[in-house]
Amino acid sequence: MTGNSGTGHMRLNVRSPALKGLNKGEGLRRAVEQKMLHNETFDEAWARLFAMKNSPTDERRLMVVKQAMEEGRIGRDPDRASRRFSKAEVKDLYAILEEQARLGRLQELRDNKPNNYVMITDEEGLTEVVDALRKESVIVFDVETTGVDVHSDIVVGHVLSATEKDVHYYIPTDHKEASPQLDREYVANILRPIYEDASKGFIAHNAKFDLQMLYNNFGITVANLMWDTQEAMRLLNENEPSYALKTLATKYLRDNSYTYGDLFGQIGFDEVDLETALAYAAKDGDLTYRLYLFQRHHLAKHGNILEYFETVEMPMIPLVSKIELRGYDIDTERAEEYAAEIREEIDELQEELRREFGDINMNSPAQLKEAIEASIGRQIPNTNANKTLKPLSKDYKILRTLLDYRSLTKTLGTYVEAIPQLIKKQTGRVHTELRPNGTVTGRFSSGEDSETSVTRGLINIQNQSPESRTLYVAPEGHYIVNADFSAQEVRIIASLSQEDVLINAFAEGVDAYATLASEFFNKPYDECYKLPDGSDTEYRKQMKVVLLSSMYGASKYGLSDSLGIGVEEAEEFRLSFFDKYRKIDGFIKDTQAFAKRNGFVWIGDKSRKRRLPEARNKREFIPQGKWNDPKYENAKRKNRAISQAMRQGPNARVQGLAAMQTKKTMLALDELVERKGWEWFAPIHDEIVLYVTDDINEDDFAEIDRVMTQTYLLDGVDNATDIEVQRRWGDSITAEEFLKGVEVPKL
DNA sequence: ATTCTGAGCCAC
DNA sequence: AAACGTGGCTCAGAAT
Repeated sequence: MTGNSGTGHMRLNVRSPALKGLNKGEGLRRAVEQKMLHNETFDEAWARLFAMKNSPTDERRLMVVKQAMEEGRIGRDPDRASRRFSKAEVKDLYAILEEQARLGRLQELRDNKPNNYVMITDEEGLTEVVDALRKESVIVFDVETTGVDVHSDIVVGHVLSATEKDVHYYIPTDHKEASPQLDREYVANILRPIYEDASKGFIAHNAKFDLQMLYNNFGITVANLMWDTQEAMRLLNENEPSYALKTLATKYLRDNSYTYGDLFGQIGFDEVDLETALAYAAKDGDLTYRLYLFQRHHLAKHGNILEYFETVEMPMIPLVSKIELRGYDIDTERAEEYAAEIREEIDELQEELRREFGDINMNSPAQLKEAIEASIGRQIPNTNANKTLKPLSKDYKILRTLLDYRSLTKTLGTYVEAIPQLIKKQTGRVHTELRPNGTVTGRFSSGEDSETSVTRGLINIQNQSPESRTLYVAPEGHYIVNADFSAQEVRIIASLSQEDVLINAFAEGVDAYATLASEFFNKPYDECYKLPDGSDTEYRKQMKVVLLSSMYGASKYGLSDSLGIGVEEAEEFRLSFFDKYRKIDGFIKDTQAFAKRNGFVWIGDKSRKRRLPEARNKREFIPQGKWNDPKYENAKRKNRAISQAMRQGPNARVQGLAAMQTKKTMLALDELVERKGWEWFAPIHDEIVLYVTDDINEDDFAEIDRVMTQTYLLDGVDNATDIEVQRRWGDSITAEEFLKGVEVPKL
C-alpha cells in the first residue's frame, strides 16, 4: 500500500508540512493532536463525502478514487494530509488518476505497435514508400494535422498504407520533437505523383478533410478517391452513435482502440512524440483498410446499396470538398448598414416592451411568460410565436410589438451580426461544411458538426432567411443562378403512390395542389388556384398543408393547428382526404406494414435503408384511466417510439428519394459547371445554387433545365424546374425574364 | 469559467 | 399521453 490509502483509521502523517522542522518526538505529538482534531477514520471520511450533495459525476469520481485508494493505486498528497480529507482533494486525485490512465493508454499503444508500422524520416525511407506504393492498386491515406480547421491548421505528417503488402507508413514532417524529419515540401512533391495517379484507388476515413488539407497545404488533388469508411458507415447504419474511426474499430473490428481525445486530449498532433505518433497514425491506416474490407462485404449483401454508394456517394465527396473550399462572398458594407438599422429598430421596440412588461430580459421565455400573463390578464402555455403569440396578437398590440422584436433580434443575432464575424481571413469569405449524409434520410446537413464540440466558425448555408440571403453576393462578372425541383416531394409522392389525381395533374402540367383542391372541395380549378395578385387561394393553401403534413403523419391536432380550424373539423378533413386518395393511403399503409415486418424501409430502388427498429415492437396496452399511472411510463415511451417510427417510414422514403435525386443531379450538373468554368454555391435540399459567369446564355439555361429534369427520372411523373438569376441572393428575376432582356437587379 | 439543456426559430 | 419529417444556431439558465 502506498501513502495514506486504506480503509482503517487515518494514519498519522508525521511528514506533513505543518510539522516540518520539529524534532521527531514533538512532530509525533502534534500529529496525534491533528488526528484527534479531525477524529475521523477513512471510512468516516468517505461516509461524510458520500453524504454530501453530489452531482452524478462527482458521485462517480468519489467511487473511482475510493477504489483506487483501497487498491493502493493512489494515496493522499502528503502536503495535504494534515488537513481534513475533502471533496476538492478527491477531485484532484481523480485528475491524477485520469492522467495516469491516459499515459497508460499511450504506453499500451506503443507496446502493441506491430512491426509493419514503419516510420519514415529519411530520403531512403521515402523512396522505399514510393516503390511500395507504385506496386499497389489500393492505398489508404490520412494526413495528421495541428487541428481540424482546414483554413488555418497545417499538415504535420502523412499516413500511407500499402494494402497488399500490408505495411503502414508514417511520414512525419512537422512534429515539434527535435529528432530529424523530412522537409514537408520535399515529401509533398515526392508523394504528389502517387496521390495524383488515377490508376490507384484511395481510401480514407472522413476523406473530405484529408482532400482539403492536401489541397490547401500543397495544391495536391487526390485523383481517384475510391472509398470513405466514415461515409460508408453512414449507409451501413445511419443510427450509429459515433462515426469516429476508433469507435467503429472497437465495435466492428473488435480492436479496442482509443480516440484521439482519449489519448492526446486537446493538443495538436505536432506536439506528439514521434514514437507515439507512429503507433497511433499507422494504426489509422491499418484500421481504415480493415474497416473498408468489412464494409464492402456488408454493403454488397443488401439491395443496390454498394452500387449507389460507389456511383453517387463517393463521387459526391470531392465535389462537396470543392464546394466548401469555394465559400461565400459577403457584402460586409451592407451587413454593417443593415445591422445599424435593425439595432435602432430593436431599441425602439425594446423601449415599448419595457414600458409594458417592466425591466425584464425580453429574450428570456420564462420572464416573458410571466410578464405577458400579467399584462394581458390570462394564462398562456408558452411564448411560442406561431402557436401562442400570433393568434393572441390580433387582440393585443404589445404582442405584435413583441413578435416584431423577436424577428428582428433573430435576424440580427443569428445572421446579420454573426455572418461577417465568420469570414476566414485566409479566403476573405465565409464557409460551410456540407455533410452529404448528415441526416438519417440522406439529405445534406450544413454548419458546424454537432457531433463534435469543436467550433470552426462555419455557417449553415441551408437555413439562411430571406433577410440574411441579401448579404450573399456574386463576385464581379458573375451571377448567382438557382434552379429548384418544382414540387419535388409532391412529384415523388405521386410517383411512389401512383395516385391518379396527382399523376394526371402533373401529366397535364396543371397545378397539383389546385387540382387536388378542386377535386376535394368540388370547386372549379380556377377557384382553387391563385388570386389575381398571384397569391394562393385559401383552397390551395389548405391543400398544400394537408397533403404534406398528412403524408408525414400529422394528427388531427397538428392539422387543426396548421390549418387554423377546429380539431374535429381537421379530423374530418384528414379522413376524407385519405378516403378519396386511396393510393396515397395505400402507400403509407404499405410502407408502415413493411417497416413493421422488417424494421426498416427501402429508399430509391433499394439504394439505401432507413432503419426503424422500433417499428417491429408490439404496442403495449394501457387501460383507460391509467394514463397518469407511473407504472405505465415505460409502456407509453415504447408506444411513442412505435408511432414515431410509423411516421418516419413514409417520410424517409419520400425525403430520401428527393435527396437522391438532388445528389445525382448535382453530379451531372458538375460536368456543366466544370466545362463552363462556373463554381458551386450549394445544394439546398430541392434547390441547386451556382455562381455562373455573366456570359450565361439561352443554351446554358436550356442545359441546366435539361440536367435538372432529365438526370433522375421518376416513375410516371415528369420533373420540372424553375431557374432564377441574381447578383444578390434572393433579389432575382426568372431565367425567362433574363432571356427577354430584363435587367438583373444591381447590387 | 466552461459545458449542457431547453425554448424558440431559421431552412426545406 | 402525445399529437409533423429532416436539420442547425442563439440565448437563458442550470449544471459542473
